[in-house]
Amino acid sequence: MEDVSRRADTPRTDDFETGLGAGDGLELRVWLRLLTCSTLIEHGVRHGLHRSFETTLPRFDVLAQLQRAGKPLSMGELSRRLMVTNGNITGLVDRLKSEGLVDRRRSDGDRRVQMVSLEPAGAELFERMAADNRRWVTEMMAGLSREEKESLFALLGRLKSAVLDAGAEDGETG
Amino acid sequence: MEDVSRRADTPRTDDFETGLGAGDGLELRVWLRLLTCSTLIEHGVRHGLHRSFETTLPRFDVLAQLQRAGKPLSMGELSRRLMVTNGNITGLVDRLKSEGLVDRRRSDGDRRVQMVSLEPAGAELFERMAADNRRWVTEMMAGLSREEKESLFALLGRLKSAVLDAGAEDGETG
DNA sequence: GATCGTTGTTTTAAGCATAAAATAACTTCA
DNA sequence: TGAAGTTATTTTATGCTTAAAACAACGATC
Repeated sequence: MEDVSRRADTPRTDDFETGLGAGDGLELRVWLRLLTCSTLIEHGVRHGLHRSFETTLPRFDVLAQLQRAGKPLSMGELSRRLMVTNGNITGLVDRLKSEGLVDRRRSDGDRRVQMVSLEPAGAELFERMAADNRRWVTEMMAGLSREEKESLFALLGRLKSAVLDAGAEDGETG
Repeated sequence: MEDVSRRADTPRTDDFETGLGAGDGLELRVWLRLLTCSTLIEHGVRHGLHRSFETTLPRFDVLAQLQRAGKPLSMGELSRRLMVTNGNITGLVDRLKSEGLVDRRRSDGDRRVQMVSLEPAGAELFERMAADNRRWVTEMMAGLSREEKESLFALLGRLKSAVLDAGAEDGETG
């Protein structure tokens, strides 16, 4: 009854390098492969969160940010850290608050600001989710050697810097 | 008037490695950095598609798959290639059809199947979008050397295989 | 040639996400 | 002090996404 192979709606994760052929630009090929990897891992994590905790990745991400910060964060700070638009955070925090996992209150100093903090129930739930999450991700990367993972980590750091630098040029002329 | 720095809703893209500290597992750190890179590039592409073509990334992806395939694809085939659920494709193709970019018709052989094909307008639009897309991605990766990009491409290939292998074990016991 | 299991697609309900406009509170500065 | 500009958040409209259930057509087997 829980047989995954029978669920017609689960997207198949075959070896499609979607969108273009071998003659295309190296950058595009890197990007598509990066996206494929990201999507595959994200599916794994989302699946696990759904099955084991009846929750979603965005909710988990909010709790993770609050736990990592170790202090209350404003709505805007959450939106920056999660790299999603502002309006998005409103609904997300609404739902988490209604589940008793976070609290939200106006800042004393600046009455525009809403500070979001982890409730004990949220912190406890997060610890359990984080442990499973780590296990899932570790299993998905089990086929890579330590050296490969370290190289990948370093190269992704380079890529991140490159993209941020490129964006700084034309975008934020500040 | 088009000043990006003034638009309050654009998510900031600062250097957050969201979610955990240096003492954490290497796999988790790889995953978070991978997700950051993927999100950053995706934002760039989505922004460009929105500004230059008033369209979205999922629509672009559908056209890309059809163009690459060089032949009509069924709804299910599209959902597998885009790695999204089946129901998703229905609305996406609805919208593309209403814009005159694709056509959809029942397969002759199997009356359950809907075949989606590129209309001339869709093919023409796609060519223009693809050219810009390549330029954006290339610019975002301009800070990386050819060797770095090639290494990254190779390591991402290894990662993809690893994740697919790991998924094949517990998931599809077929 | 009816029934059973399978496969392809759509529908449903809920949630996530964006961009843009609207609110509201803050700051500055004349 | 009060008008102008900035910043933080919410609202609005629309679109994307999922999981699960529903529907419809196929294939095989008896």
